[in-house]
Amino acid sequence: MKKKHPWLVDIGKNIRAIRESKGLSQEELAELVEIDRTYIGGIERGERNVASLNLIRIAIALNTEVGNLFPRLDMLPLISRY
Amino acid sequence: MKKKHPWLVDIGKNIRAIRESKGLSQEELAELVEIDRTYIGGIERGERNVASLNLIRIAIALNTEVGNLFPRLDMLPLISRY
DNA sequence: TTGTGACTTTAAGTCCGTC
DNA sequence: GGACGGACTTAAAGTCACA
Repeated sequence: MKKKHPWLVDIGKNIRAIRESKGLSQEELAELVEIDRTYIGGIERGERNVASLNLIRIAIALNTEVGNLFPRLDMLPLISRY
Repeated sequence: MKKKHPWLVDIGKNIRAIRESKGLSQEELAELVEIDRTYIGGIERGERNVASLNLIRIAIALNTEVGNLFPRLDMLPLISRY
């Protein structure tokens, strides 16, 4: 099991929640976004530090604003800086 | 001059606009975020495909939601998929 | 104060598989 | 349907000298 940054875990939870709300499997999302299915899994588990372009593509596939994939500023533990 | 993806250019513009609205130089932002000045420059010029953690750190430094750094879904030319 | 090219190191992202 | 691992290729992270 890989190391997980709390912020990435948040992002992963958000993506998973939205994906499931759309009734999509990881594999189906992977196909929409044209990203490897194991990578989608890794993102949702908070193990991957996804780059902007892929985040945007995921947001498009999920038909949601990119901002919805991120935790709100108030929710971030500012003490744990990176 | 490096190749620039339109979406990254949008992100760069947003970051630059917010940074300047705060009266910060690239160097000052770089120090806040603890990222190299030239890397910040590259992001603002749309030459870097920044990953989530750095985006969040930049958003924190600029005291703005991460979503504000991204273009809105409606603004994305959906035809040019990646 | 910022842009840019060249560069090394690290991690993103793919593809195979098993449980 | 999803978690997870290994091995791999590509791209991002990160730094520097100089314009």
